[in-house]
Amino acid sequence: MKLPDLDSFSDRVYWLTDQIPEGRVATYGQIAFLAGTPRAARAVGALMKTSRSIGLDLPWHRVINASGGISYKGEVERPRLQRTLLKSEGVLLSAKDTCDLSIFRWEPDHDFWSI
DNA sequence: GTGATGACACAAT
DNA sequence: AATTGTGCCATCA
Repeated sequence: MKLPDLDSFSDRVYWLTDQIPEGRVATYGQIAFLAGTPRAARAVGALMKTSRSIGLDLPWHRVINASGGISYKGEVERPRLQRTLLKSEGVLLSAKDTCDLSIFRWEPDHDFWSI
């Protein structure tokens, strides 16, 4: 599939997140890059949070940090749920809640970039 | 418009 | 290996 020409950054981030297949993951920076603003990884994290509070049905748990791990930042409930969801779909997590990106990272199809 | 805020990323200790 | 510092940028108040 191809990246739609969505008007806003947030819409592109949400759309992209929805493309991540079950059992695969993407990093905040990766989504930001694909959404057109390579250095907006931080904003992506904020949007993941927002998407949940709004009630959007997205595989938010498949978005993790650059070291292949779950970001905590003081939270407890969400990280635990994220761990459960990822494991339930086959993503192997270490004791430190990190996975091997070389194995589980999602890479968009070739025609993803085509017009 | 302006400034504060992060589920970040990476470099430098 | 584990912290700390610095840059970053879409949102939101």
